[in-house]
Amino acid sequence: MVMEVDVKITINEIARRAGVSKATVSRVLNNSKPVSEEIRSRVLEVIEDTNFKPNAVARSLSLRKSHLIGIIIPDLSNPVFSRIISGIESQIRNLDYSLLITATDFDIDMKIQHIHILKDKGVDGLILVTDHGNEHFFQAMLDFEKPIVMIGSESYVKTIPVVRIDNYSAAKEATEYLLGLGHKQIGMVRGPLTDPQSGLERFYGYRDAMVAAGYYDESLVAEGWYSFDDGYRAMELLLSKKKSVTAVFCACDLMAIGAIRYATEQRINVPEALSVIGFDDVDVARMYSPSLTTIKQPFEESGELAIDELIEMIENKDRPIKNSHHILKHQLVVRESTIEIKK
Amino acid sequence: MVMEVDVKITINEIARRAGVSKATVSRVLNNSKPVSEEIRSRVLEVIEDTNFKPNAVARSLSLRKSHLIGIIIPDLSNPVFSRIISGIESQIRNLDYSLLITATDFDIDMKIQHIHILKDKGVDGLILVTDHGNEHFFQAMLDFEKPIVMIGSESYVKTIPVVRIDNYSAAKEATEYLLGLGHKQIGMVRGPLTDPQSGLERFYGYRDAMVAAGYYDESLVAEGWYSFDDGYRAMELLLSKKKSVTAVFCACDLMAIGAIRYATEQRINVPEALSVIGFDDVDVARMYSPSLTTIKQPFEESGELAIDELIEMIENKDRPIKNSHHILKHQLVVRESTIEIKK
DNA sequence: TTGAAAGCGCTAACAC
DNA sequence: GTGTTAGCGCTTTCAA
Repeated sequence: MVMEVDVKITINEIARRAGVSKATVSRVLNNSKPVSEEIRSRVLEVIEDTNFKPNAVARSLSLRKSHLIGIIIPDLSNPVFSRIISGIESQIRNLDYSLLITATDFDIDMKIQHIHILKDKGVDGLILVTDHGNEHFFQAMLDFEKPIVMIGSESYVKTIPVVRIDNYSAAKEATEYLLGLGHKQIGMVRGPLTDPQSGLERFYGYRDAMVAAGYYDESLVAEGWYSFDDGYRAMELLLSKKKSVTAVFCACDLMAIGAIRYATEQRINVPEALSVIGFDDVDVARMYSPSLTTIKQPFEESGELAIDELIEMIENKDRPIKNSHHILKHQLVVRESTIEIKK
Repeated sequence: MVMEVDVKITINEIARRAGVSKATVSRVLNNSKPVSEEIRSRVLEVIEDTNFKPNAVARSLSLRKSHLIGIIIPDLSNPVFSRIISGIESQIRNLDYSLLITATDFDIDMKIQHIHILKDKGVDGLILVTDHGNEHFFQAMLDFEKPIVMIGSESYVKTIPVVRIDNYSAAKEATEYLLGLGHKQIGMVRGPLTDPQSGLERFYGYRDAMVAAGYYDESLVAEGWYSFDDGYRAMELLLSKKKSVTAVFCACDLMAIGAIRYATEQRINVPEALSVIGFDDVDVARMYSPSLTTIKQPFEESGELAIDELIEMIENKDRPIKNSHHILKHQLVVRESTIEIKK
């Protein structure tokens, strides 16, 4: 162990100690060009001794590539989103990229601002997990000028790949399942219709199934935000409008649990007197009493797929744009909260 | 709107268009030195026109400061952790720093590896959310050479600030609350004792309260990982050892819910026949039926505090090290899952 | 006040 | 195969 005092270890220092040029060091570092075995091992030895790690910032500047991926997400503490991130993160570990994550609290101006910030930070690509956008938002996406992938929602920019599920079919399926159990008075607790996927599409799926069965009735529908409290309130409203509902389809699991809570407090037992079906299959769905019948979304998988797609775009810039639109499979998971209607 | 085709906008280009040197542009950008009003406004105008944003990577290289903060966390999709991150994120938005987040799946080698990776990426500081470490882990922390703050757990490196709650007192308080309700046969579903805070300290708090009351008995204790399933299994074990328990303190809310689930399946009603108290106060605690009495942890607040501390360390390097150890306040939240013992 | 120039640590084109 | 050198885009002495 030689005493080497405090010289900052850079590629220059390695070059000096190994008695070669820094270009050569760079070559062995990146395997970018052939280097004679003798020199290579000499350089590697010095690198080993000094525990040298190339400075990623300098490398970024030189390559104009940061190996950073930006993620913009509405809310980090919501499992629906954190599980997507978790999927992205676990997938990216092997790929030598890192994640720059920002949250927007569903504020559209914040989204726009974050796109700019992340661009300035030099991220190589962006994953947007978002509900809806406006003109400025799409302009910001255009201005970003590097690869973007969206999760969960459409983009009006047609060249941007999207990863999502078929919310319409999933909602229809959920409703049809309830119809199949003999329910006719099936209510829905829907999300805001300004939200194209989780709000609108899920409602349309429900509505069309109900219309087809001949049971659709506007007073069977209540609306709220995707939360326990709003599910509770919506159920209250629903029951005040239609005392006779025997089943409810909710736009997300938290709403479903809120709905169950309200019903239970009114001595309406789930599932005996009321069947409830949720959407998402977050952890609570399985843990709740009664456990929740729901539509399972592949959150982690969508994160993984999105990051794969994004890295592909980043590393093969020349590759023709595939305009890929990935529709992932959802799945109806039947548990305790739904039951055949009593005659 | 002049047609300016595709010249890359850099500080050089701004300088050229404004007819000044890039040093001057840099000065107006950073307010680092006086610039005559006339030139300043001329430069600002060009910047405005071109929508120029300085390249953060180049700036990092020059300043040897990345304005990036690394976060290492066990699991992104666990609300206990994602809420901490959420607190960090919301606090950092105003501060012109960005977050580089990595997850470790509770794997200690992964933690060490990520410390290195984040160091290479040039982050200015690190927040570690972790349970326990080993020698190599602490060595990696030392090698990091830049500010670190830990959340939730002690560090054996005494100069590293810690933000956490007093798990011992909180657990004791929870147990004493049950004692106060008249319970004597109080079980505990604890976490692994290898985990110093959530495992060991919470158990000690429980044990000491029970010993002081004269009711401690080893067969009242079962152990598991912090999950619904393990809570379920631990409750099963506990009841098989001690059929007479009337209350259980669990090391986290998920375990508590698992325990309730098992009890309910055995026709042991909560809270009538069994009082259950959790720990954390994650969202489920409030939403569950029965809603869960629990110890509320200030997750968001601990994230905010940690990031404030870290930024302070980063920006005032000279400042003497305060060896700050922040113990945040927990709070017992009484809900439906606990009740006075029936005589 | 302002500008010229060196330097942050690395990559890559070019020459040998 | 290897070295020389010119950047990458910015900040900051140092002179003027």
